[in-house]
Amino acid sequence: MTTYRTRHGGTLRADDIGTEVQLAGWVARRRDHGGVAFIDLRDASGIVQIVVNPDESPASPEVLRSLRSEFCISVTGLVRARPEGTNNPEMKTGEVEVAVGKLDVLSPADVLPFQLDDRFDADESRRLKYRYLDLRRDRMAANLRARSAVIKAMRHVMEERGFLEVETPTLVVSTPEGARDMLVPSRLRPGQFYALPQSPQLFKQLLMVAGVERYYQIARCYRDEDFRSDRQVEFTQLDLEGSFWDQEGVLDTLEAIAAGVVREVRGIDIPRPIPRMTYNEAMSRYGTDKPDVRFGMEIRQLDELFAASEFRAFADTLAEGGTVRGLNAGNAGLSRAGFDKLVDQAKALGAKGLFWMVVEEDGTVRSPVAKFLTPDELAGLVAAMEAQPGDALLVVADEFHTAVGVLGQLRLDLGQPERHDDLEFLFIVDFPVFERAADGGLAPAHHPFTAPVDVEEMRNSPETAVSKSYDMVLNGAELGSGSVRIHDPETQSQVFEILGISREQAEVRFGWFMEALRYGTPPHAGFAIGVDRLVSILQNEQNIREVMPFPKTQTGADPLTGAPGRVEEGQLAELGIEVRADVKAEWSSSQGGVAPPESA
RNA sequence: GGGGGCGUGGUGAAGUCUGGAGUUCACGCCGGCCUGUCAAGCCGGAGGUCGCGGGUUCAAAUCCCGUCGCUCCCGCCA
Repeated sequence: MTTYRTRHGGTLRADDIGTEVQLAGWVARRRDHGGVAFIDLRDASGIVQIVVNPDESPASPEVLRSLRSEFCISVTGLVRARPEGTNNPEMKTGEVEVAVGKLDVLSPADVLPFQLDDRFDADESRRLKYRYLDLRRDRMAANLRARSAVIKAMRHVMEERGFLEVETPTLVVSTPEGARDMLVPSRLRPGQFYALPQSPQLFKQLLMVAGVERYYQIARCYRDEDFRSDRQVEFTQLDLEGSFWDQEGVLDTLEAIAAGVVREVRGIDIPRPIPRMTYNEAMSRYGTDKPDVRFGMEIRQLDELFAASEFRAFADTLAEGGTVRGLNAGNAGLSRAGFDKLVDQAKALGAKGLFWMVVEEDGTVRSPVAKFLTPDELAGLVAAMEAQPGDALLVVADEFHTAVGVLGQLRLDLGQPERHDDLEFLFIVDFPVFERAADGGLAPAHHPFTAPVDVEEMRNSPETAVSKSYDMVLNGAELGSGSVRIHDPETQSQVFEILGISREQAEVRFGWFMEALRYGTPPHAGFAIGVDRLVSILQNEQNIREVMPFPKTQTGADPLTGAPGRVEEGQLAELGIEVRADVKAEWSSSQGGVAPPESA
């Protein structure tokens, strides 16, 4: 057996002085003084300085001179204290160095396509094309380690609480609900398709029927929708489900997970219990169901203040059942043009308009609409908004969801901290069962297997009925959601009915699942946490690609491997699939993926 | 499907608004000097058809049109 090393260089400390060690790693930096030369040797544990001194080292000057960035080398030498005054307190290994006796090049490296330097980023598609180099950078290596630490902490809590890790299939049946499915053609059944799972939802519920009682899985999920900085087609969730517990049981477990993960990655304890807020309260105070509570700037309700107002914009809105809401943007230092921009933005977000006011030093209010409001109304507004001189007030009169939604967005634009080490976990509870879809019909707020708090309420007033569902929010990002599930077939049928899915349709799509519910299904509930989002927030990364080892670009491509690519005609024929002529025509003019090599 | 931003030696940027010689800065690369540096330093050098195509112009990195790629956002994400 070949021994490449006896120690990891990054772990060497003053205690190790006097030991002979063998190290292996990469040349992170070389400082050649003509005589003595220093090499920063990097391995997975960190960096240690090695010294090549011609007076004491048999290492060949030719070998030394040939060394370039990122050569993979092995060295043998003595750990010793650095000479007086040359310690480097910036480095964990800064008190020691390794005096090289023997130095071997295990593997040379070409000149790099970009510099592995955390001070600035290369173009991202270049980084992705050479991801194996990008991942050598401290920042990326730290992200990989953090990701591993997060999953380790999750597993620890799950195992401690008696959860059983079960793998569910990744080739499943397509259900035309929710997001687009990623499809996989079947060779044995030409013309038919598997789907990659959007989540293990129905399988984990079947595991409850199967008597597993406590299930978890680090599950890869797929949703074929457009990319965002926090969304990839392929992503990872901690998926969990349990029987004979309720919302409290789930939230208690989630809190333990959050605490365990933060402890493992950040080394700190989060405040417990994690605060809770109802969906309605979140919408009213922050205009979103995933509020960032690291800062205030809450939305205020001004209906009573303007109940008798003669200002048409307010009076008409209130008469139509709308609402007047205000936001104190603080001393934003906005110019007239700046306010005009906010007005345009509010309109783009769907509001009929946006009224702005600035509180002057003497307490009076400067605003294009000040003349339409009475002195009492203006004074009341300043009081209600707790405004100080210099503060900018933004007011929207509109239908509830529009009013709070627009102000909620402006709140984020004007107040959101850019980088912030604080971690503000929050549970949002009491989501509605349904919400209005774009087409005017009702859609499940979570998914159609979520239990309503009250079946009668759901039937009588589906628009306002509350469900037993909950989200976990961290710093304004939705980390995941879950619910108590429906465990009796009758309630499940009623939900489908309200959603406009007939018994026949439900039977075709979910009959296999509905049937399972008829065999003594225990009450059960669960959750799924987005691992990528959690890690990116913990690591202060703005984009989940930074915490995924091999992510795709926004157009779904992998610059490294060339995926997605075309396949040979023969492969398609076996699958009973043909690429349309108009699509083939596009191949010559643009992307069209990587073509397969010509087969003989 | 829609809106915004970006594309300049190997890398990152400035130059583009207001057209006038491929100009500049930092890093890297190559060569030389240098025995205590740690983003080593000093000296010298090479390297770019300004993403691609078309147009306007005496003249285009710069203005116009198209196209490709990357990115952020809206839609979408049960």
